[in-house]
Amino acid sequence: MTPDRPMRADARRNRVRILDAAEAVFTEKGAGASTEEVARLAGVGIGTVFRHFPTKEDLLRAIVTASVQRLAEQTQELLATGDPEAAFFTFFAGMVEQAAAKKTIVDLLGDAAGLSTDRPIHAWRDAIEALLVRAQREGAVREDVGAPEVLALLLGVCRAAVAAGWEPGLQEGVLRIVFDGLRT
Amino acid sequence: MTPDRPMRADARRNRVRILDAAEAVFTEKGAGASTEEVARLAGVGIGTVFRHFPTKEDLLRAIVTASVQRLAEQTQELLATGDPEAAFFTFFAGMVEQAAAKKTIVDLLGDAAGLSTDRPIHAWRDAIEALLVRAQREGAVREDVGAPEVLALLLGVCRAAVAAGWEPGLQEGVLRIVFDGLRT
Amino acid sequence: MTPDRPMRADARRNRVRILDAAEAVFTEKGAGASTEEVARLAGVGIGTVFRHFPTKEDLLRAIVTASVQRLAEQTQELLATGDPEAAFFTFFAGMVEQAAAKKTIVDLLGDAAGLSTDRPIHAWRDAIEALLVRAQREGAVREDVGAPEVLALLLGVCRAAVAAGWEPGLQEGVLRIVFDGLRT
Amino acid sequence: MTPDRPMRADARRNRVRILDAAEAVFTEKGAGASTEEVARLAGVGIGTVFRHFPTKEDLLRAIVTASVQRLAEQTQELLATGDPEAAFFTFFAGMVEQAAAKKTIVDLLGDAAGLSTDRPIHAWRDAIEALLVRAQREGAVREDVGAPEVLALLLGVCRAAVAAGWEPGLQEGVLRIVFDGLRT
DNA sequence: GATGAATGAGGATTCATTCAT
DNA sequence: GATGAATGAATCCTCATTCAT
Repeated sequence: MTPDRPMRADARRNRVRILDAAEAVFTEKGAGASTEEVARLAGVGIGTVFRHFPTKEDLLRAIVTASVQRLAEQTQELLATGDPEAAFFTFFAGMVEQAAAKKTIVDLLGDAAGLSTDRPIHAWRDAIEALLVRAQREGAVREDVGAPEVLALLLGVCRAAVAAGWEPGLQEGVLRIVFDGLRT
Repeated sequence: MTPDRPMRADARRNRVRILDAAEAVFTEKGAGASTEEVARLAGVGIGTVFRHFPTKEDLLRAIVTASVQRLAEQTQELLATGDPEAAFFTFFAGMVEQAAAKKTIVDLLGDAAGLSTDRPIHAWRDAIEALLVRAQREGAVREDVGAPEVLALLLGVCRAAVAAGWEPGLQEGVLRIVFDGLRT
Repeated sequence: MTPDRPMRADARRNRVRILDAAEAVFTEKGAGASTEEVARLAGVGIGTVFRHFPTKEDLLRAIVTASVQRLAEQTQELLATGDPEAAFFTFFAGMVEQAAAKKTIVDLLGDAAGLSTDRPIHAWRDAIEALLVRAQREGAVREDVGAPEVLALLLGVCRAAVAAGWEPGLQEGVLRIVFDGLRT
Repeated sequence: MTPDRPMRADARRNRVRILDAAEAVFTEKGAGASTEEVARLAGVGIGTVFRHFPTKEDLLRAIVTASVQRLAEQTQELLATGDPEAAFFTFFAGMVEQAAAKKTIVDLLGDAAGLSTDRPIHAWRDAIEALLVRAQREGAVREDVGAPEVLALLLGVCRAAVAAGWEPGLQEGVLRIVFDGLRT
């Protein structure tokens, strides 16, 4: 038995290609899209997809995890920024901005974000919390708000943005309300 | 030639049973649940379901429409209420309260609400707008907010509530923020 | 038990309407068309159709029989004609002419004509035979040809005409060949 | 990316088995027979049938194409024969001979032959035309006949043969007539 | 490890036929 | 007799998953 040999180079390459393809396919056609189509776009056999992700659900989870990882990184970068207030609100608006393009991710994220103890989700929530606390210390956000509220509000607005294909101006209007509610 | 006779008693009974079953099934298992299961729960043959709703999509649309109709009625009742401010915010909170139980409805609603020109959706939007205007006249809601913003916010928060199975207290926290944002 | 009471007036009227509708529907859409559509076109309930024709197959048989009856009558009329040669070849060409419009009938006829001992089929075959014999006596058709050959040839050419949607001139060309083959 | 590798051995084997089964089933029970029965007879899963022929119509088309291909080959072989007259009439009689066994093929052929620009149909028509021209040059077939007339006549007689389950001697009688019509 | 052929359960939909109204 | 609602077997087709090559 060869325990945990590091993945072969081509295998690692395939894994990435599959993940990219899956994100593209599921993002465009929803979670109902077929695994076969992912394989086709990735340029691998269907068998290879299932070797890497034994279940469709695993694959779905994996792209969410990857997405969250990127989100966590972006969010952490904002922490290095000088202006805590701008950082916090920019983060929120930026997320909503991206949301429209990523229906499926947002949907799945909603399912996962509440409970999941996955590593990347945690990292992301921590980053959000840090952003929030910093802004609160500055007096830019009211004190009686916690990370869960922010996350809930964020996902809510993202989902709404995703669903409706908002007419111009609507997004700004909604954010104005939410931001005023968040301010002191 | 048979002139538009009113629907036979048993047919009307079945129609209702199917609608009820469909709401139960799709609400619990999502829109992907099988039509056959709806038939089983309704206690009718699969053919009967398709006689009443020639397409699964028709069935889905029908339960959304029915839901919206109920919502519109509830909302209109609030218009008869004395206190415009309470009416508006009660409405909003009440919707979110109910949302958690109705995942699928909220999802489908999101798809429909933006564009649809269906009668019941319209009625509902009108009622919401009336509620809003009344509250604004009272000075309870800021002037630069329109029905679209309210609807978007409402659906967003509902969807978030639906997805996460919110821990206790979270819902209140989120609503406090949104409501403060909406106030003058 | 009331044996064979004559059919009620409305029942007889319905029977005819159903038969007409069935011919129209099956002729246009093929034998695969649904019985329900026949009922709709006839302006009666589906139950009424099945009361008159307990099986779809019965209905199909009935319209074939009716068609053949009309054919037999037409053919017999030609027998009253003065010119035996013209009568025979006119009959043949006329059948082929009509064929294109009646795909389904021709198809079903083909299945039935060979074996069936149904009354109307018999009548029709007898008329054809009479037409043939008369033409032979005149010396217009060769002697070594019998009714079965004529019928087979007739149905064959009809079916070919039905299937192909013949380009202009083709029908004449084919008939010229067949007729020359039939002549002395 | 997988470059057009030749079909795997087992896949090719199955494809043939499916085609054979389909020809058997559809020939016996008509085009309305179920795809599932084809799968059963072929000894493969229903999924395999649909993998090879994504649509029932594709499967039907495939067996027609295969049939026509065989016909084209047979017809071309006759072209290598010494005696043009015998070749032409043998071809015609042979086709009719085979027809009886292949109801469905002949039916579908009729639908296709007129218009289709499929490769194999074309090849077949060319071969027929060559046969015809050769026989005409010889003086064995009248000059005012073209390939379309021959094809129409051929399919017509085949269809008639198919439908009726001809009694002995009838086929010869019909062919005698047609052949005399075709001769100079 | 990679491949893609095979599998078969599952799902939407149709339609002949029955039977309560 | 007429009606049309109910029925459910049958059909086509999809897709996650397995496994021989």
